[in-house]
Amino acid sequence: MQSIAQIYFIIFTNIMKRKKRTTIYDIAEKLNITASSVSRALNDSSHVNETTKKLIIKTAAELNYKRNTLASNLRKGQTKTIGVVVPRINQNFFSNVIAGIEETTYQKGYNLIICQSNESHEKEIKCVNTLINQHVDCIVISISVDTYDFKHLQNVLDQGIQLIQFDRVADELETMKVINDNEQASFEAVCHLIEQGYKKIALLEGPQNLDVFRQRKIGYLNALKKYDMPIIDSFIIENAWTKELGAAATRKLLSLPDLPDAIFASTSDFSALGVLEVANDLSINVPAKLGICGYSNEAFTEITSPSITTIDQFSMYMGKTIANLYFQEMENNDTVVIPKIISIKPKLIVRSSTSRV
Amino acid sequence: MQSIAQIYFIIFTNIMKRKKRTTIYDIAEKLNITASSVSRALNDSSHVNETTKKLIIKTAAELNYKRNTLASNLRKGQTKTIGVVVPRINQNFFSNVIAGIEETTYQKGYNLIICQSNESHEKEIKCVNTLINQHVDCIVISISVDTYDFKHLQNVLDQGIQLIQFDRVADELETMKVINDNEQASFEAVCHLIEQGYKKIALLEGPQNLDVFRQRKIGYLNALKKYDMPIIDSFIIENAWTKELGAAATRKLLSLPDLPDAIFASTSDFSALGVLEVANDLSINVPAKLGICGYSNEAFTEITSPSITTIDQFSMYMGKTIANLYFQEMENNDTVVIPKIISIKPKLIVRSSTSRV
DNA sequence: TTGTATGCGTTATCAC
DNA sequence: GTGATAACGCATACAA
Repeated sequence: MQSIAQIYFIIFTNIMKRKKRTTIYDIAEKLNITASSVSRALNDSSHVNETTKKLIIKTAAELNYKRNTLASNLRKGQTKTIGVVVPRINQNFFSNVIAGIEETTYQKGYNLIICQSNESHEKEIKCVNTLINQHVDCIVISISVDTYDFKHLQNVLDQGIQLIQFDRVADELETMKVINDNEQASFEAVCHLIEQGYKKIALLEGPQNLDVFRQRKIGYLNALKKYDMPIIDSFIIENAWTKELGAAATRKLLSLPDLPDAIFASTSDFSALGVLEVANDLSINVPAKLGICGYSNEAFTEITSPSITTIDQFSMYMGKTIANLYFQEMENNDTVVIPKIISIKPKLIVRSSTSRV
Repeated sequence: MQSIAQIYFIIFTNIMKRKKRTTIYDIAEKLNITASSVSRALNDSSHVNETTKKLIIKTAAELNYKRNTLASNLRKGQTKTIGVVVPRINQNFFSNVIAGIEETTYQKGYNLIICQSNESHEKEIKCVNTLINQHVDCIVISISVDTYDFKHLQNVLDQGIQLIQFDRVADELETMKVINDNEQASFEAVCHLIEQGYKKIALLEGPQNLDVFRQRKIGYLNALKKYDMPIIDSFIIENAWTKELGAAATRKLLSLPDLPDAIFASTSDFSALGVLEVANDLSINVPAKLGICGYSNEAFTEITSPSITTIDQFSMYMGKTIANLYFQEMENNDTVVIPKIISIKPKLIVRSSTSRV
């Protein structure tokens, strides 16, 4: 990388000492009162004289006092912190979900600790353990493609920490879940293709160990069934979930003796983009000769030529829903917890790549 | 939103009790030793019998012990946590920088607390204060467009917390900085346009209170100067930093008596996209009649028609650089700190939208 | 309304 | 090598 990004250093000096922070004791000492009073005042307790309260707050500001959340949390046994584990922070869908979570939790004074599993089971376990150690009040997770057992998640529950799964979830775990109705969305997408007159619809499917991709396949199959269309095995391509794999799959499909006239890239819009690029390369008219439908409503689907039909997952909204689910759960907080599943119905966005009629 | 995303609930019940977590005392009690020995063993101290150490670690696992990081950090006065404040988590550039930071810090066993300022000065202050309260070891920040004073950042330094600014930085603060050489990149972009034969180059500029945008403007002006080209005021459009504003600016420019033949959207690729869409709408040939150059190398710039010339900022790499800067700083950790500035040179990526020759 | 005393869970510093 | 003890900074039950 050094060679790509040229780096140069400008060095100047500055003296900085590790200051000892002011504590409530410092404030107490200065005002000749006890730390408990200071603590009470700073927590806006009603059991403290209004005048001294104001004085305390004033002095705290003067001394540049900052509460030590560590100590406070340790004492209270609650951190007001939510841990989030996603496969990749910088994937549009996930960063939007995070933004949604952040927006809601921020208003309630909660913090977020964010980890990425990099689609690795091992790292996911480490992330989860770190969050447990950090005493987060809740862990929000979308499991990695590589995750095949869920001991680490069971562990979260065992520790008495709230657990919310979203998007990619482990069905067998009885936790709160916020998911997309992938099956229905997929079903509608394929129905749309059929209604546009496409007769031979291929499917690019994702890793089938993830339920989201299994559901999308089911939706596809159901749609074919509804319209009495045959299931052609050679039209179903496995693990085509990147742009490159989508492109490769497309070349394969277009070299079949019996060509498909539409491709549903159920894995992602990136995959759909791969399809489109191959089609454009081969001068295959989209949507006339080939219909293309993606998944996720990535920003770019709107601006390709032709624009790509896709499915919006309301990612931001999903994040807000997750946060609200947690807070709602907290409100009726007994020793008994009632897990809930919220399914958000994605929306088919019809664009040029499938508009023949 | 409720009407957009259809929601339904599936409810089932489950009993979950707030478990008391096992502590080192529980382990000590079980093994008839003291907590100090347990602590030592768990921290892999050499001053503990190898046999009992193994036994302790084994029982810890059996009892499903998880270290309470809060207590540990409180005692140690160090959290191994880095706070990150960005204007928007779900903006490509920032989420990539975060991913880069995460990758490096993770390897060192550090955690990240991520906040977004939503481009608001007020929220930025709150974020920074929260991070101070959390006793993070370092704060990494890219300031919001709305931030006009830097007391909150000075405060960070006053608390003895490391501060690293990146991308959008407050120059006057003597902190570590990781920045892009915006001026140079901008200069090269405009030189490229000129070398492609464009004679009348307009500039879409960003909010001038942010140094990044000021520098990009300077680069633009320097390039014109180098080639003895006149500076035409009406060719410089303020605050055109979204797709919509870029489009509006373009319509304005294209209605001038004297038209520009190239537009440098120095603010962002989104702005450049706005330009392109207007050009396409008006059937203006790009690059023949109008050259377009954006900034940031967003993924979509590659797939528009024509593809958009832009500038890559090495965002991931920037994140890694930030993290490394911190660790390097920590290594020669005296009471004296030597702030450093690292400038990463962005790279011009020439694509179809400016390739006339 | 205020002060006293204690504990949250861990680690560091002493002794032994 | 191990144990006792204090301390990190704060919040709260209880006493006054």
